[in-house]
Amino acid sequence: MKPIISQAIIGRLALYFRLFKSLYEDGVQVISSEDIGKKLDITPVQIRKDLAVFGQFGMKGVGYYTSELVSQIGNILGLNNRWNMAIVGVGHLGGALANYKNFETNGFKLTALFDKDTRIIGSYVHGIQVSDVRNLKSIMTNRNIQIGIITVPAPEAQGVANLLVESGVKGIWNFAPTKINVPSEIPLVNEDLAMDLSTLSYHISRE
Amino acid sequence: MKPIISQAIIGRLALYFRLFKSLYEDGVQVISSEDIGKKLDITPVQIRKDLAVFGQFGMKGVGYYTSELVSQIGNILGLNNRWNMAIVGVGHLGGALANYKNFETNGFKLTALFDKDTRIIGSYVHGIQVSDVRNLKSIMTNRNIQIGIITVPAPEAQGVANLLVESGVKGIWNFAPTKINVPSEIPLVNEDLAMDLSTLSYHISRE
DNA sequence: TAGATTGTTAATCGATTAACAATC
DNA sequence: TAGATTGTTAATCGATTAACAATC
Repeated sequence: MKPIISQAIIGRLALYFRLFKSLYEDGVQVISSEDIGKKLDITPVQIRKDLAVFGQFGMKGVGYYTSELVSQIGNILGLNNRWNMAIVGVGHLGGALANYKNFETNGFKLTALFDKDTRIIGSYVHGIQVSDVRNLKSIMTNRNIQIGIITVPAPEAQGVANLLVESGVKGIWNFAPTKINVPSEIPLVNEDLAMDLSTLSYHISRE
Repeated sequence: MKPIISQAIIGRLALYFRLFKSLYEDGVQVISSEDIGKKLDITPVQIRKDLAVFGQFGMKGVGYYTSELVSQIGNILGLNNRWNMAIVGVGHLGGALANYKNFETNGFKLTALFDKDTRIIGSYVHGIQVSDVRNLKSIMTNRNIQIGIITVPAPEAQGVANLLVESGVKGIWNFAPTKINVPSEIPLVNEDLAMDLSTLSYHISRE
């Protein structure tokens, strides 16, 4: 019996993990669902239910041990692995992500950068040399890269996705503002900044 | 009777709008919910239901006129307004967003940049001079800025949010990986890249 | 033991889907 | 008119919340 875990739960699990890790690092050893809820604006029942999906991590009458949570939830989210990532499209956004320190702290290691612009190829960003996208497949394999990040313009996104899939990528993080199709066994997470900004615009207009 | 529109509907509405706009610009005059669905991977019923929440935009037996949709949905989302935006925190991510062209095409105009680092203050990014965050309130008012974008490190995010609220900001787009509290009448959209990357990690680990 | 807090079963709520009448 | 497609009411599905037993 393998229950299908909703996207909503997984998103919250990532929030829990970040909190647990910071609590653990601050020396907090135990925390109740009540207190987690206060910090994250999530109801305690929701938190207990979410955590109970994956096991019995708590102690009745006591709460949750942060050390236990960090290791267990970290395992569930795969954050105790080390993932190698490549960014395809070293424009402003790609370049920014390349320099974004936060990823490294969670086991995500940027290992390659690709572009098709000969003016960019060969230059260094965040200590990594930009490669020609035509060499993507061999480099992805050689460097054992599991995650591909798409930061090319929308019209080129599907082509890049196809290339990544051919290279055996394990997962894709897409920043291009367009729908891309990949085989169902390849996880795909879309980061649609324009869409999110539009929802903000909607709410402001309603005030 | 003012129905509460779910976040899910608004997000899809933004996706519809982007499609309708591009169809309209390509000279497509009419489209059915069936065809919209194929392009966006959303069921036709869902699309009709979403659109019907805001009015009767379609023609039975015919479909939807793209020109009608662009103007109507654009109005609903507030994308026919012009919004002035400010970025607080001109690090890698803030700098990248400052250079991100996509926003400008939808009426979002970057009008100010703020930082607290004296080495950055005074420099130009995307043609805009970086101001001292201490002058935030007066500049926000003078330049009539409605949207504040937070791209400072997590520990500073709440302070920046408070500053923005005091300055009379109409909406906040938060990229700091932390929960921030603002008065309920100020719309807040969170962009949590680390969380989304964790969900990708989860799915890859499961394969 | 009494108090606190988890984990789970049942109830509710909200969102999606199915069915179909309306009508271009 | 017949075919196509919308808009809406009813049914289903899934996620959240409430209630409470279990137990540290």
